[in-house]
Amino acid sequence: MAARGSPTITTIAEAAGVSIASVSRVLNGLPVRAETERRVLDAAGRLGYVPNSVARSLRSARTHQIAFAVEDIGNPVYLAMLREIQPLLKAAGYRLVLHSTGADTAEEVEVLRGLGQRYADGLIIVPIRVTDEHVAELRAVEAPVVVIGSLPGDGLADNVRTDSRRGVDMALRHLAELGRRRIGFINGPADTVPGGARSEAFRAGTARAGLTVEDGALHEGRFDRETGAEGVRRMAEGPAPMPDALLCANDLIALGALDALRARGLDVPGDVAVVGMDDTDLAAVSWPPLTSVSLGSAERGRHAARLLLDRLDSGAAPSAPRVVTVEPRLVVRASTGGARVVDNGSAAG
Amino acid sequence: MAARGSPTITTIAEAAGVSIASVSRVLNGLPVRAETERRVLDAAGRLGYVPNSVARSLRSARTHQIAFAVEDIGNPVYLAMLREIQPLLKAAGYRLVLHSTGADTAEEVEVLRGLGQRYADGLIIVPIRVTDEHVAELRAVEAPVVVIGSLPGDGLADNVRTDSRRGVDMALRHLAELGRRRIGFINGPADTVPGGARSEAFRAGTARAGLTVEDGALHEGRFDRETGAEGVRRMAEGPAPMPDALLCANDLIALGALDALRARGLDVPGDVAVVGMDDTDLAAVSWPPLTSVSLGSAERGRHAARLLLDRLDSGAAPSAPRVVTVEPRLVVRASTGGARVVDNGSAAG
DNA sequence: TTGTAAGCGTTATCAC
DNA sequence: GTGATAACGCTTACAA
Repeated sequence: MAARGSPTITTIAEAAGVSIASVSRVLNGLPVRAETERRVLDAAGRLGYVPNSVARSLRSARTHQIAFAVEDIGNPVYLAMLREIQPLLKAAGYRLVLHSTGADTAEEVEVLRGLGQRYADGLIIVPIRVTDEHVAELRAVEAPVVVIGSLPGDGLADNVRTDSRRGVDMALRHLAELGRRRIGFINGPADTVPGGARSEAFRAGTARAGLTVEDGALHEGRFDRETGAEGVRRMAEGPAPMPDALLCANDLIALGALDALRARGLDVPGDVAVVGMDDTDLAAVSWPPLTSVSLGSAERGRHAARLLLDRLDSGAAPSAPRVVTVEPRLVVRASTGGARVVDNGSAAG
Repeated sequence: MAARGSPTITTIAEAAGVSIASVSRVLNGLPVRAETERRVLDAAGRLGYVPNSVARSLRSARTHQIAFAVEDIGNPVYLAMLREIQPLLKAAGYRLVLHSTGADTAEEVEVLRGLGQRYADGLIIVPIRVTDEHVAELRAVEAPVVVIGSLPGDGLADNVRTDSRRGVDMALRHLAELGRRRIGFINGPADTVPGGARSEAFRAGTARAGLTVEDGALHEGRFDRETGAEGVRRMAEGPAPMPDALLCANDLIALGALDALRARGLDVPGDVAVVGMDDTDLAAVSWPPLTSVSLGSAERGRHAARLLLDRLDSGAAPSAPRVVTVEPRLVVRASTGGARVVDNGSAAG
């Protein structure tokens, strides 16, 4: 009869009539006598031995797990990152531990702190806000961390960012070229990292391009569809004339705006041109297909995974934190009536 | 100066001038003298002690991790499940380890086998196929497993399923009621669990409803958009008349079909009514909005998480495997021109 | 080549 | 109430 519970190297050793050290050697491909190897493999096979990864981890101080933390895995942007990250980690022999923290900043900090429990060898995190607490934890944490999104100051951690200001500029330039002059902006929370950057870029970019922004043409909410619909309602019902173009801080907001515009009988892009951001899968599916500023989510995910794996492999050589920047691209679709498919910003002014 | 590496209970014990047993007691809320508690907490706080979860796991044989395995986390159906499962696990104190196995059946079996390494306390898996190997592993595995999707025979594992045959029937009945008679069907791989069930249900359902299925009105591919577009192309270019209604085995296929129909100048639902399956977020976003058979993905995820947590909590009382069945619902949108929003099948025949 | 034994960081069982 | 100590399953000196 098999012993209670799963077999361990001790069980195998007894069954094979050798010591646990020999079992371990065979299992790890170290040199042993052929006869020993045969007996161990035989016993292991017969008893269905599987090494215990927890014990291995305790010994080696390596869990072969990497954590990935985002605000909401339902958001297509984060999903796009995950889809790139997951296969890269798997190929490198790591499992992926997924954290979906929710809007609460404290939970993000908690994830950072939780790394101290050593359940993972490293972390890729996309913080929605970066508070002093984030910074403090980032300094304290021992395991390698890659942050996706802008980080204050340098040298805090490996960092993958995108130039969302430039992305906003590309969108505004595109709209201006189409002859649009009265631009509206629907944003997510301005006190978040992406919300703040987009808000600031919108202000600067419209001024620079000589575009008009009416008082009522700014709306701030969350990064979801309801906010897009609500923003359009407010603008349509306000005293100012309806904008002839709408920049939305992400694709979800833009989809909500499209719905609300359709509900009011406004034509897109005839009456109002609409631009989203992130260029998620939804942009191609929506009607009309959505012009969107790609911030390279997939690419950022890929870079993040590479940076982290690199650090884990390179024998903890503690080199200086690295920063990778991904260029935004404008993907033009029917919601602005444009014909070009891609503007990578390299065309002459 | 702090010692090298993170502090352990040994470090704390030395700093506090007590034994490691006392440190452990304080940390676990066991009765100790007030003075001892103070000294330990003080030292722990000062040195930034964080318990090592790996060591804890080795001792307790509990990892507080649960694995979730699907074919492709990019598929909105699996994402919908994940979005329900993740918060439930988190609330119960478990981390989520995500596996995206890809189309390869062997990888699914590998995940099952990998559980033997004890890196997780349980597993929720959505197999795309169920081979003899799956069955064998399911029998052998010691940790609790919940399978989402139909399972051959009973008692193999806790199981959450849906009656996709009934779902197909509801869609066919809907189309028949709308006066459609020539029905086309675009399926994913028929040798998969969902593909097989849908194929069989389509055959039976059309016969029962007296609907016509032309030879060229069946297309089999993958569960993706390209397959939907390809299916429409084939049907349009074949000798048989174009179907006046199309059942697609999932929403992605349906979206591809919509694209291809539009490209050929065919009106939906005027010329061809289209029904998808899974009722993912995409169905509401597409144009026209897509009528779809909801198979309760979110609900299935929730049930699966509950079943598993239940088993983990109930002190390993090895009760008989349980089966939960989720009822399909037809969600009618513009792609079939219908007006009803939901048909839960309870209406009189 | 092989076995003995120490140690990874905990928890829990003993005596005291 | 507290401290020494064994044990969880594994890898790896060190001896033989």
